[in-house]
Amino acid sequence: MADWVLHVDLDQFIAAVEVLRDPSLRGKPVVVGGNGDPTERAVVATASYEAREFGVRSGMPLRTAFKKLPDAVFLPADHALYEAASADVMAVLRSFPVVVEVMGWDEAFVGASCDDPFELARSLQAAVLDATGLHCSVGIGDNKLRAKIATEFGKPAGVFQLTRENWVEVMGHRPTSALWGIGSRTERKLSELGISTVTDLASASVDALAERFGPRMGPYFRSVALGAGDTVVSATPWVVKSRSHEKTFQKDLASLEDIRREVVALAHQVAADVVAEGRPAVRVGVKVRFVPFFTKVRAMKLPAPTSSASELAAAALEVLDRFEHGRAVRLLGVRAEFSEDPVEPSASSSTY
DNA sequence: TCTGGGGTCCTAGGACCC
DNA sequence: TCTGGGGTCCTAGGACCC
Repeated sequence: MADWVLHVDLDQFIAAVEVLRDPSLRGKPVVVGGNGDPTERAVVATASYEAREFGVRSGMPLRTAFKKLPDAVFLPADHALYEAASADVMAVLRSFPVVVEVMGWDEAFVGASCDDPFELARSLQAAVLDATGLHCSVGIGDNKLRAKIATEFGKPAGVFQLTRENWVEVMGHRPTSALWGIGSRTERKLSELGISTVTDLASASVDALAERFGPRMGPYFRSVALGAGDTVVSATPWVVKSRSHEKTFQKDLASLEDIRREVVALAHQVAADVVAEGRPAVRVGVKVRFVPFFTKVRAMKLPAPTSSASELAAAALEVLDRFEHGRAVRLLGVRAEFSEDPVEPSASSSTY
């Protein structure tokens, strides 16, 4: 028996759930996002594989997707439906003798001791498909990082194993952005240091990386290139650290009166979440995206923790006053942060 | 037909205190 | 009059992920 980390990732989750609800959508290009109106200011949450063939990608403005694919089916995002489907999938995973760590609507780490992780992966896929009608891909790794990256090579509906044995062979020649935690910004900064591939990064000087990226991130990037990662899968529910709401306006807000009114409305939404959470907020932040498209964030520690909607709204308005106003506003956001819970030291380990 | 929404973590600098 | 460091709190900004 050996310990394995599996990463289970539902294939085109949101689009697949929409097809389950309306089987007539099967085989059609489906684009989910915003209110389902492709003329609105919103972006694609998920595109079905059929839509992706036409270049539609998540994060793309709906208007752009519509331009590429006017015949696609455009649907509004239905969070409650996706949450219910997600809960069904997680329940199936938990029915196995494994530890399940939920990472989002459509993915989870599974910790297991077994002789044949492929057999387990196939069993998980079959059980999820049987119970929910949803396909998933599974990555098998000797830690979370490798399992997570492996999943991408298993898509769609497949299984791929990535361990220290094949890490260099599979990953060494790839760009640094193929790594989990390294995005396009960091990839560009690394390339300025002459670091292009995973192998380049794995053999880079820790001191040079620390100087460029800071004492934690620099060494962290190098460890990721070596394939190092957490091996502990934990079923402990995540304790949320903040709650926020933001809204992009279909028409820019020009008057401070309108802006203040919307901030109060958002603060009330956030307050409802804070009350539901059962812990008071200790800090309030406001986000403003001005025209044409630049974003500023301001925040302040509250004089005392509170869950009161009127106090949170008053604080949000106070923070709002600290911005330089004058430009029209296309987005507003309000965030409440909870106090740091005392965290008990947890055993964790790392495998290269 | 430009560019969502909800999160987390890290970094750096200034204020403040001893 | 001029000279310290270290530690913590707070805030703004950047980056990443789903």
